[in-house]
Amino acid sequence: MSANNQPHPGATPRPTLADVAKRAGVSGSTASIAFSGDGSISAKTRDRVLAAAEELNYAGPDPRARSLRQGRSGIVGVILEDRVLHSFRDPMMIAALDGISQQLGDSGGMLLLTSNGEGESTIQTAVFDAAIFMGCSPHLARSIEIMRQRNVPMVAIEGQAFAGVLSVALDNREASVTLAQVVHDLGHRRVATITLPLDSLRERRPLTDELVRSATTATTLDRLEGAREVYPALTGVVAANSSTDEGMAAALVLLDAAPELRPTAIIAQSDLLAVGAIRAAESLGLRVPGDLTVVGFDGARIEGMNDYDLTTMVQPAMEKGRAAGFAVTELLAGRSVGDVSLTSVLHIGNTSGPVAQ
Amino acid sequence: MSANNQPHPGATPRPTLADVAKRAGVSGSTASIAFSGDGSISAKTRDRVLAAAEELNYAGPDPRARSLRQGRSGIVGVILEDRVLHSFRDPMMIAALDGISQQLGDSGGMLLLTSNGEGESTIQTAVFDAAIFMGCSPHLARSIEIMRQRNVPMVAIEGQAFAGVLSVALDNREASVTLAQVVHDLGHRRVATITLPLDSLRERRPLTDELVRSATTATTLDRLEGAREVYPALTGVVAANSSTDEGMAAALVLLDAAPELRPTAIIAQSDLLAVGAIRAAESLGLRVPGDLTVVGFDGARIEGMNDYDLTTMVQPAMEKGRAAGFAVTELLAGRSVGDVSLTSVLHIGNTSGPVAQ
DNA sequence: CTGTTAGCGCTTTCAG
DNA sequence: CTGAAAGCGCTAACAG
Repeated sequence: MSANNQPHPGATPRPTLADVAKRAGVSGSTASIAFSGDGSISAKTRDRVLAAAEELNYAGPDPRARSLRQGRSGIVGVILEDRVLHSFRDPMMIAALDGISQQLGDSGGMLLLTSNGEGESTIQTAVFDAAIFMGCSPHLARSIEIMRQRNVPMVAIEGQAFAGVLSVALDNREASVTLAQVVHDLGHRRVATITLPLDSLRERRPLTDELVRSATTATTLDRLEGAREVYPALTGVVAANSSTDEGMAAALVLLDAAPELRPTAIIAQSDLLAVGAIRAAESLGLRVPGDLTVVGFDGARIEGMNDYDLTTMVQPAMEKGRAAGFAVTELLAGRSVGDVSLTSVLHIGNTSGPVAQ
Repeated sequence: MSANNQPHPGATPRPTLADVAKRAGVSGSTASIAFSGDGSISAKTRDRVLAAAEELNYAGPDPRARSLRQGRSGIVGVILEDRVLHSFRDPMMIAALDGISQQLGDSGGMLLLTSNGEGESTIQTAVFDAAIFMGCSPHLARSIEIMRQRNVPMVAIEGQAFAGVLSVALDNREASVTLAQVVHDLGHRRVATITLPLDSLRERRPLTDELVRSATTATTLDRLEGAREVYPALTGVVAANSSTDEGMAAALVLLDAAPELRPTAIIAQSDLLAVGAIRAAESLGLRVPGDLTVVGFDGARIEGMNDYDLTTMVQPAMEKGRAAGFAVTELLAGRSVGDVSLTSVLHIGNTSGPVAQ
């Protein structure tokens, strides 16, 4: 017999449904129905069962046993590729998580799992019925393979396309073309970009072709490719993360040049980075948009922008989460769902203007 | 026999460990050891088992079955009293969540559960081994009772004291006394406060004794009581949530008075609220701290404060999470842990100054 | 409306 | 080092 089947050592043995049934003088199945409510039962019998439960201090059916028996746990795994803190500092990520949680409602919880992309991860041993990847990279191929074998429905938000993983995508490429075109139409020709990280290394570096070739983050690449459709030779700096501090540091590098060589516009891949770039410009005595045009991406409403209204592409971040949550629910119900593609909207603010003569 | 024990309808039947064992020509227990690694097994046998698994496309032991058998799932439930979005917008909450996740490491995931405080919640049916409450109110009494019956270790971060729930507390009261004393020492006598919500209603209202009596949020009360130790008659506005928008709206109400009646200082219960109050002052043409002293609470580093450096109590937010994560780990290991009490540190910035003559 | 029966898939003694 | 047996606690047929 098992010596210790308690959640932690030192616990006293808990009564089981069978104990309750015995005490109430009914069968196990009847007792089960008294708790679950599906199946018919007379009010009197149910009350008797519940009373017996009360007397024994029975806490209700054990979720673990129930989940084995039913084959479902009600848990949706949400796989983040980064430390929780970084993910949580990204407003788009938060909005998406909220969207997921709205859609799942009270019918289940979100199990947050992080993946460092290395070795055996909890992803392979954790209890959940479906998975949502947020910005997943090729590192996860092994985990995805395992979930596929387990028939766990998977949805990826803005990730690499994987076979068998439903995709909730954003028009990163097209939106970036639109935005770059706006900059181009304003006459800017010396333009630089600040991109999101290209891989899991997370350090600030000049943007090189080599880095691009070894990149693992789809969103970054898509946005870059879009901008390069308008500015084929576009170069700049890869940020270590999406924050104003990084944006500022990166922009300081880009703006450290003689006026006639300095970029007249910066295309930042996120609004946080863009705000940092504006700060950098201010600190150098440059005016936005007079001396420097700055555009972002996301449509995050950032505190403390004062009179700046960022020119950016507004992405439906919460909608991404809702779509993923909905898809997962449908897949779990055995219904089929198609890939989702979401569209960003151009917002012209006051941080972009014609190139100075 | 059970008709459908798949995570979702339409799934094909998965091989089980027993199938793998049979194919490898070993017993179930041996196959189990091949995967779990505990127990001794010859390399040759293990390879044979793994090969058989490969051939059958076996994904590894089913987490649900394993969790029933072992009595543990590796999941820690994190119970938020609010919508995920609201929780995630609170920088202190995010820091605490990150602290938890750091401490848990890869050994398990965080299952985020929200409670509206009503009826049967997922909390009672979800699979997890231990629970961490973040800012829990009396609403959760029933769920707590059930977890107690299940012998689920519980830790509350800044919540009401519940029997059997380990407490990770902050010195909200004492810290508030300190801060109020600073304001008092600067000579301020007409002082108002902007508090965090007092209950789950979440609407902006004047602070009344009646509201205080029916309050359910411990943190808010503690901070208020601390301030009232210095300003016994302190009154003001209850914010609907902790955000700069709310802080601004609340402050506009407080500052809408003739100069000789208007408060000369505002004690905000969070930094976000304080920043909002500063914005309100600016919008009314009042200078901070010349015309109005504003103090906050938290030590959140808020973007866009420009030259303001908020006078506040800096709380160890990430540490709260780490302490809770550590406690939970210890409790699950059967070791005993005591309550934790954390201390905030006064930070004098430039938003507080002597009362105008 | 209630009881009987048969496992869910796994791990863990305990013998060999 | 390996195998046999015994459940973890519950729920879903199915029969009465």
